Amino acid sequence: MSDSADLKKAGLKATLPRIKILSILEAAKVRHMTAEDVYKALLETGEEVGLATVYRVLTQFEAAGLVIRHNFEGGRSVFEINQGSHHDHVVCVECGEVFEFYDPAIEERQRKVAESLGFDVDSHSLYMYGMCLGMKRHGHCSKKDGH
Amino acid sequence: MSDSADLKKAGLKATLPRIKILSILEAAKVRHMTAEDVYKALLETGEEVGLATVYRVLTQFEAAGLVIRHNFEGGRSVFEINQGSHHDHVVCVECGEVFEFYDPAIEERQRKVAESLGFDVDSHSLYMYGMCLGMKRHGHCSKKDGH
DNA sequence: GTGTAAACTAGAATCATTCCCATGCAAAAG
DNA sequence: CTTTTGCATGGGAATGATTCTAGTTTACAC
Repeated sequence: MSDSADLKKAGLKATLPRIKILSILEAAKVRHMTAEDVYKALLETGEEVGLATVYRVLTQFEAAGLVIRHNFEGGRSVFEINQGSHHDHVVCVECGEVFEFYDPAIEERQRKVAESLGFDVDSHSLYMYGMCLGMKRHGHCSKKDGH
Repeated sequence: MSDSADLKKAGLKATLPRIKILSILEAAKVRHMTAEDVYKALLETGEEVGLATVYRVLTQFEAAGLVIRHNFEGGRSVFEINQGSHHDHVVCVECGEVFEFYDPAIEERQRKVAESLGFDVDSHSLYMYGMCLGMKRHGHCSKKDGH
């Protein structure tokens, strides 16, 4: 399978936990998952994987560029598969839904600001928090239930 | 003093811990402080304030709009006095220095994106992480020592 | 001044995450 | 295809940040 090859390409041994975690992230209906979410998904598939391993592997995946870690409000990290295309995030604080967007003008202005400061940017993140349309209109989200 | 008045205006009793914490945040040479930083600064002034109180008060200040909480990389919250003027942040991962900037074009594009999604934005944050000029040039930051 | 609700302190508890180390397993070598 | 070798894993303990709890103190209205 290709997950195994992807891991090797990233310089990581193709172990069972890593393959499983990668496939869960790829197949996830909800793209943005906490370590706990991934752990629960593993348990549901009947895998015997420790929570410590999930954290360790997600951190390795982040270092290898396979996943992106986000520090949203709330103090826990969420992860999403890195599909190569950078995008920013809009988070509904009511239902937890995460919307993605990309705005070339914003990216360009950010680049200019960093340049003017003589700053080498490794990564950047733009998050907007608020209430989504579904919550405003119907008191529940159009895509999923409130947490 | 005006700190006491500011607190009452925000609907908070003017207690000693609150007054002290507010004045520390206002007088801070380094604008962005963790709860631990604030706690240590209190101890240095000889105040007997519990760490739990610092966390509670900072959260109340955030709810009252007196301070802004940031969730930078690293998992701990940092706080800064809310001086009314929104700005975004550039964080040097080498020396910890935080630079602030404001770009009206970015703000406008964000507003448009939210509008197109029908999203009511409560707050938004834009962080860039990387290496500052001082670290690149001299191996140390121009403004302060590495952490 | 006095009463009362709100706020405080210290320490225990909780939550997310990481560490530790004996055992397991993937990839390289034979 | 077996052995070797070392990185990876699992589970529980440890850590660090933050929050809760209980009993005590304090700000402020009357």
